[in-house]
Order: sequence, then C-alpha cells, then structure tokens
Amino acid sequence: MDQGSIHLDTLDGGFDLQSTLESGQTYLWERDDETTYEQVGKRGSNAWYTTVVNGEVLRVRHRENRLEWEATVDATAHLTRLFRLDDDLASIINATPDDPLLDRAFESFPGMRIVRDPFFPCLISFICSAQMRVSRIFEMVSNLREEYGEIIEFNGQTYRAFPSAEQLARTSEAKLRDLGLGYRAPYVVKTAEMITSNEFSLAPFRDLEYVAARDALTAFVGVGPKVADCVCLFSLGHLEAVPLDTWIRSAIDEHYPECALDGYDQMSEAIRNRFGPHAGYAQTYVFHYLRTRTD
DNA sequence: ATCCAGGATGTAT
DNA sequence: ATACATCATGGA
Repeated sequence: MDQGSIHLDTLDGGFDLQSTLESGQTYLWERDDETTYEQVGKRGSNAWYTTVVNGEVLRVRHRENRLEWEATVDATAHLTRLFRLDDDLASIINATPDDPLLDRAFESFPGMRIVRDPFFPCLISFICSAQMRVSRIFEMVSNLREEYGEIIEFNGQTYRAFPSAEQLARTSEAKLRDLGLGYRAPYVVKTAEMITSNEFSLAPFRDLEYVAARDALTAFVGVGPKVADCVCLFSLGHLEAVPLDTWIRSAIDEHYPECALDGYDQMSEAIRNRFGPHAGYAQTYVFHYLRTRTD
C-alpha cells in the first residue's frame, strides 16, 4: 500500500473534498461511512472516499489542511488531475461577475472544484441522470458497479471498478431495467455498443473545441445537449460548458431573465456570455447552492 | 393521488 | 426547425 498527503495551504482558492464529491458532478466515489448520499450538503464529513481508476484503487479523506490518501499507486498526480487541483480557483471566482446569487453560491462552498472524471464512466453516469434525482443517480451508478464492475482487493477490503464499455455492451436492456435504470436502459446498452464498435473512435473528443465536442457527443444514444454539456464540463475539461438542467433554468428565469431565450443553444450562449469563460464553475456552484438550500 | 426529478427520443407539423 | 407525447421509477 502506498500512502501520503497533499498540502492544501498553498492551493489557490483552497479545496473542499466533500462538496466536490457530493455536489452531483461525479458519481464515481463511494463514501465509507454512509451507504447513500442522502445527507448531501451536510458539511463537515471527514470520511474516506474511494474510487477505482484504471484498475488502481484511490482512497482519500480531507483532514484540516491536508488531503490524505492511500492507494495501490502514488496517487498525487491522479488526485491533482481528478480534482483539478492545478486550477487557480481564486482567480476563476474573481474573474466571474459579481451578483447576489453568484456571491452567495461561491461563499457557501469554499474550495469546491470541478472534477475531471474518466470519460466513459462520466458519459454513462449522465445518461442515467436524465429525469433523476441526484440521490438516485448515486444508487443507479452504484448498482452498475455492484452488478458488472471488476472486483479489486485493497487493504483487506473489496472495491468495484465502474464497468467497462465491453461489460455494458454485453448485458441486456432487461437486466439494466432490473437495476432501476428505467427507460435509460437501452440508451446505456446502445452507447456502450457504439463505444466498443470499431467504427467509433474516442480519440477525437479530446481534441475538439467545446461546441464541436458538445455536438459530437450528442451522437451517442441518450445524449442530448444537457448531458453532453455535463460530459464536456466534468470530463473533458471545458470550463465554459453550462449544463442547462431544471435547476439552472429556473435560476435563469428568476435571476437572469435576459438570458431566458428559447432553445437550448440560444440560452446556453447567453448565460455563457453572462458568466464568462469559466461559466461552468459558476453553474456548478449555483446548482449545488440552490439544490441544498433549505429556506 | 399528483407532481417532479441534473432530458432524450420519435413523430407529426 | 419546432411542438408535443412518451418514456420508468421512487420520493414528497
């Protein structure tokens, strides 16, 4: 077992593990002390979170000003990439326009960062996310891991990787419906088949500009503009992407009515112009803020 | 019971 | 291109 810690003192804008992992950006981490994420938004968790990337187990917890980790390999570079620790978060927030909603959202979750999820698990997660609550998306992705994921032993515990495209292409729509995927079941199977087919290469997505990547992603079954934006933002690193879900749409209606245009593309361009080049950061803070506020 | 949740697809116009 | 019905499932 390898282990270590990353010091967060010198990180511009800081880092907060719990809000980063429980704000509905990623569904690929399991928390030790809870079987579900129903306490989303409740601050102060110092629990361990675990994921499996390329067969390597990564475990991490947030203790004061350190990010402690234990893993099957040196996790420093992996965590820096997965949590975008190289982003100058302070400058990003500073470059985002000031308004009452954004100010409150940024103040509510200091240190929350955009994740950089691996592509295929992110794609399938957000295909599953359609018309689903965050807590249920965690359940669905957990069910996929338990049913199809490769078992990995680490430090006396067993963990499961997110299933590969081959594994999901091999299953049936009916089995996925049994896992609670509903009408998204055929989307997952067909998209997994597309990924595994030889005529479909994944390589281009990395090289495309934001709009081109977003449009290209909609070729997958079950991927429309909103899910494509989530993959652009949470996997491909396009920080200008603004997923227009029901929460952010109502926020636009209420707070930015001049951006509430007809059509996804028009509204997207308007809100991106309003929020600036890191609009995705603003979107994610607003989403988490609105979704967790109690009053 | 009715409505809603990080929407997308198929069909008719 | 745009409008509309339809698609599962579970929680409030």
